[in-house]
Amino acid sequence: MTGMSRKVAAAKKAPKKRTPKLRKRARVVHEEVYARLRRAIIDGQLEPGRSLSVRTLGAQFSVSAMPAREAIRRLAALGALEVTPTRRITVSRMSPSKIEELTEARIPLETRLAARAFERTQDRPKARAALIAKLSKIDARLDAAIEAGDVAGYSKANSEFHFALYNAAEAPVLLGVVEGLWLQIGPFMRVVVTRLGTADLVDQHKEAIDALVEGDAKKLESSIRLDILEGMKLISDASRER
Amino acid sequence: MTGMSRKVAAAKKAPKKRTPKLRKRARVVHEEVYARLRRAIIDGQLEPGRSLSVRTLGAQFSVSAMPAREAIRRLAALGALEVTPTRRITVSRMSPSKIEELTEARIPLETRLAARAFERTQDRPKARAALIAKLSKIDARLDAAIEAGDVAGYSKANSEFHFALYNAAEAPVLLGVVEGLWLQIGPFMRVVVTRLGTADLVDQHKEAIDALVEGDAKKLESSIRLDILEGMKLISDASRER
DNA sequence: GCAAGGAGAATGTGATCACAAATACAGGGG
DNA sequence: CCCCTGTATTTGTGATCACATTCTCCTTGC
Repeated sequence: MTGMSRKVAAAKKAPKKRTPKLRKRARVVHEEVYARLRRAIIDGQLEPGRSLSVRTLGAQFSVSAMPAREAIRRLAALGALEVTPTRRITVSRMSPSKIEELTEARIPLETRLAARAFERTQDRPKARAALIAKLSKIDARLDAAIEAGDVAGYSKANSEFHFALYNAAEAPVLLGVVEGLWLQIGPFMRVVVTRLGTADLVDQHKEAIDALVEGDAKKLESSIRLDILEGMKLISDASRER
Repeated sequence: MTGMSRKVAAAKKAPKKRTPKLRKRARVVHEEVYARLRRAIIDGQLEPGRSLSVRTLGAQFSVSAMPAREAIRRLAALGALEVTPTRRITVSRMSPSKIEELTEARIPLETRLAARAFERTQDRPKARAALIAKLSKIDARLDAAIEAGDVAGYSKANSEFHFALYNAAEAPVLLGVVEGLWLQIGPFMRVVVTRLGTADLVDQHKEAIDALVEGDAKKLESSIRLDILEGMKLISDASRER
């Protein structure tokens, strides 16, 4: 990223076109930083325990420490980042009990989101078909990543698959809670996949797609449940044998 | 609050007693602001839709805008505060769909916390007794608040009851998620109770205490489930008949 | 060799300023 | 009475500085 400075942009001194219809929303720097950092965490690009600093993070985005502070504060509030007793900021570490709790939270919440996505598209064949198409497309990328041993690609496609499904649930509150859970899990998926490679990964998503095609709500829920259980078990095993 | 300024405190120029054992953790101003604002929201002291500003909030705590910014950012990340498209900050408003989603999230999460609290104290009679005693004490305050028509006292005792139980679950991750949900609900409990008064409130907590005394895990879970359902129904009714 | 200590760098935090955008409010025209 | 308009105020945001604390290393003493 090169130069997000407001002053520089303002210095162009354009005739100030109003474009009152086109203005979606002025992009705010600290949201940009937040979005990128968040994506990096969910995709597992930051290893657990790594330390961050507001100045360093800001420098990476060519901005001052302020936007970095706000982004870090938000992620810390969501449990993705941890503040040590001495106020240093690190990517959260995992523990067996945390794995257990996250699993207990994910199962009811994510199966519910899956069920809602099912219900929402039940009497709308076009929406259902569009969802299936989108999921299939992502699943293809997921297979390709497993085949190629592409760790980063796998993590990314995996999260995209789940959230493509959950987005169809049209439940922003539930979605927000689940995103918070994924923010806490992200760094460990990376550790797991990096350690095990993609060879041993089983693709649980085909059954979910089948369930949508067949119109089988129970099958959809159980496939999601199984996917969560297996994924969390991988994390548990990987952190146990450390 | 009078004067949390660091400079003022530092200007005293005390001989800097180390007290290396006693130093728990230096209280940080923005955490103090966060804790108070959060408490105010959970207890329902802020009505939905009310707008906040960093400068005003800071002034209320006799600090600069910075700690207020950070506290607001944290609460906004948790969904307790809302950022309008024009970046103004307000206490989140409720909607029927939000009520539905929050109920769907609360039921599995909070019954799970209750079940864990039960399990954790199952083979520890002293801990079980201590929990029962604490809950009974809070419940007495809750009854008194209902009797006296004390709206604020009711809200406070109600949240204290639930979290006293959930704290016994020793599940910090689940607890954090549930606290996030309560932060989104708080402002509406206040609206409900203010509108209906405390007369119509039914105390569902006695059955939960009984279940703990009797060692009946199923009864405990179902009493919590019922309490959530009734509470959320109140919110739903109150916001419908607006 | 290794623990203790101290100098220097790095870090979180709070305060303050500048700026653009949004809001509130006044007055005037229909 | 309502709507518009221009002005003044408020507000979020980003940058920068100061300060105390913490961290990092490297030296020193035993």
